Amino acid sequence: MKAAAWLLKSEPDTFGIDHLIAAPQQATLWDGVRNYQARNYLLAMKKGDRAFFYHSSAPITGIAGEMTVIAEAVPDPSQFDVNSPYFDAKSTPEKPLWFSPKLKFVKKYPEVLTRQNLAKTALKNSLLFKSFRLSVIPLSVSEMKIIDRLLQKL
DNA sequence: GCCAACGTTGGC
DNA sequence: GCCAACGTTGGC
Repeated sequence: MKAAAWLLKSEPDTFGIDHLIAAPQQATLWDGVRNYQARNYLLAMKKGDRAFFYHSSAPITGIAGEMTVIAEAVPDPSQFDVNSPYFDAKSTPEKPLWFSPKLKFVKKYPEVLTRQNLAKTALKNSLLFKSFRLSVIPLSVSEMKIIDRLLQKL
């Protein structure tokens, strides 16, 4: 399946949509992902792809806004940084294990499209709910349309 | 803070 | 290669 859009999770205490807005050029490398399935999805992201910014482990969980992919994945620098919590001794610059695309802020929604609202739709059968620990999730065209419809009602 | 889901590690 | 133990994620 070719993803119509992506959903990227982050904890707002660590890096939320407001951090992205405050970042230089309102852009960031999406670093720190240390799960192979998620890694493979990060590698599949293409320039121009749409990505929803999902807040996890927060008082209000759900989609807070959206981003666009501005650069395809490069080796995640944090895997080589011994001082980083994301350091991985098994990875080398010659054979990096982890990769990060670059994302740019597009918009923040007037309110968070909550997980409860998402759960009321056919998204209940999407990876967001079926594989809820996965932090990078591909969305099909129909899943993206459901989200767009919910956004119009915000 | 609790706990279910589930990915990873390591012994055999 | 199997599987138990363990660690992490993330909703509530």
